[in-house]
Amino acid sequence: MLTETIKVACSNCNLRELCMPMGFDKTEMQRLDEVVATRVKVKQGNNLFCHGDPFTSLYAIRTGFFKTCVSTEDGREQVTGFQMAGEIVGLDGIVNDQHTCNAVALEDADVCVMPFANVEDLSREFPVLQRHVHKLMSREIVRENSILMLLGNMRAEERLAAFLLNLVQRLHARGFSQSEFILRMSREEIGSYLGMKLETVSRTFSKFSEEGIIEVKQRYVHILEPDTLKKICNPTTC
Amino acid sequence: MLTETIKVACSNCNLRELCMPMGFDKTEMQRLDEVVATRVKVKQGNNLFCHGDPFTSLYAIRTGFFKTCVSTEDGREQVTGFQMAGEIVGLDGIVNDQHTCNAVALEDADVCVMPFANVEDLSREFPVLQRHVHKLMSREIVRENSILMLLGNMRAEERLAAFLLNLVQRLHARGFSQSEFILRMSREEIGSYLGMKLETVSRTFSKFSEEGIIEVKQRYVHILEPDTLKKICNPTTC
DNA sequence: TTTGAGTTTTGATGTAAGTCAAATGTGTAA
DNA sequence: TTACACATTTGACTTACATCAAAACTCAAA
Repeated sequence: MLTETIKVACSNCNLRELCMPMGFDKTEMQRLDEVVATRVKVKQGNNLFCHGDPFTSLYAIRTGFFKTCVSTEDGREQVTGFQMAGEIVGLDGIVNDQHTCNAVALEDADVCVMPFANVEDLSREFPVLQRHVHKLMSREIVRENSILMLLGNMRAEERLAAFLLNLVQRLHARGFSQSEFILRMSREEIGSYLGMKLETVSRTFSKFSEEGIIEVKQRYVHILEPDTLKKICNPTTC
Repeated sequence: MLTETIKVACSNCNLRELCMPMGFDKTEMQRLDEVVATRVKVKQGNNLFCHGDPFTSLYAIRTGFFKTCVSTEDGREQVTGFQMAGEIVGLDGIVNDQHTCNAVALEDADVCVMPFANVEDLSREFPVLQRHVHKLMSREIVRENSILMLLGNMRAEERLAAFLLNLVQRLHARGFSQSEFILRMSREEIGSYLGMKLETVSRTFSKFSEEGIIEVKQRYVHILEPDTLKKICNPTTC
């Protein structure tokens, strides 16, 4: 994990509106630049942090793609999320001053390190930042609620449809296509996230493909009928 | 939902150490009493808040027992948590200024209403409170991570064993027996939380009972062999 | 104390997804 | 280019849990 000096301040960063609260003037924005202490590069396959590491900072992803996962003593792994540019990881560490999950780079990544002490200090000074941090954490709680619904109540096809729609929606918000993308994770990682085996993920992809809903070739995915995917998620609504 | 004037301030409340940060002197503690605006009583079966309600406050449970649940458009319900005295509900509402789940009283309850504006104002003034709020939210994220593991990777027996151990541990922390208790929720609600059907919950209870691990009679549960339950959760560790 | 609605238990049967296994495809290092 | 490790797909078979159904239990209202 390489540390480098800051080249791009938050105030100049094109991901600003994803990571940071809006509505500051120029001088306030420059104060907020202090929240980021350093930037680090994480190579594909390496950990940004691991279960048990002391918690010091939150991390804003500038480029790259991560998974977070927890595991049991007997080695079973559960992917708890996939994070992309503009998203924040590390919130799990606050409660016990150590991380309870691993954050693994699924492609070479570039991450802004925000020492949590800085976050808290600046939050007291800027109510808008304080509110922003609270929303960030609340968003994660709500996201996990919806994954609980997925795992507790939905069938394999519904899970995968919801997953694909969520992914493409987030990519689209970052300026990418709303129909085509390259998966950054394996079938096994998707399966872990969605509570199903990799074979079932693969079969469900094939089924969607046979039905003409999507086109899949390994990790390339093209969504041909987004509305059909939405119907699969919400059987009655549509 | 009846509102009443405050009778017990946080500074005098015996749940203080569950809800509130510690280490304040008397005058600081009295300032912190301001965080609670009112108290409300919620009758069994009634909602403290519902999906879609505008978010104004967090709620600290003084007495009683709640479930929180989300639901799909086609009526499937997922219980996302059970909350007891000293625990906080409402964090889901922060991100979009409205609640995304229902909080339902499973027995008559008494709740402290903490307008979120008060929480934020006092957090800026008292770093210890600020840190406390952050930990609260982080704890919820970590809790949900462990439920994801439960739903994604564990079998019915493991889920129920983990559930019972968690429940008894929290009750014990509140001064109740570490072996006997009365369930406040139905088999169906347990099943919804654990991603299984009520019949499977009932069968698993019966199995544990036949094996002499627990004694069950309807909602009464007596844990006879806590270590066996722990083994069921962590197949290799024990 | 009877009635009836709701909850829990238990049994018989069905099925979605898991498991095991083999074939195919892909990327990389020699 | 070949060789090898790894990811993905597909098929055949198994299983844990769901579903359907009925009986037993609990509690509150009449």
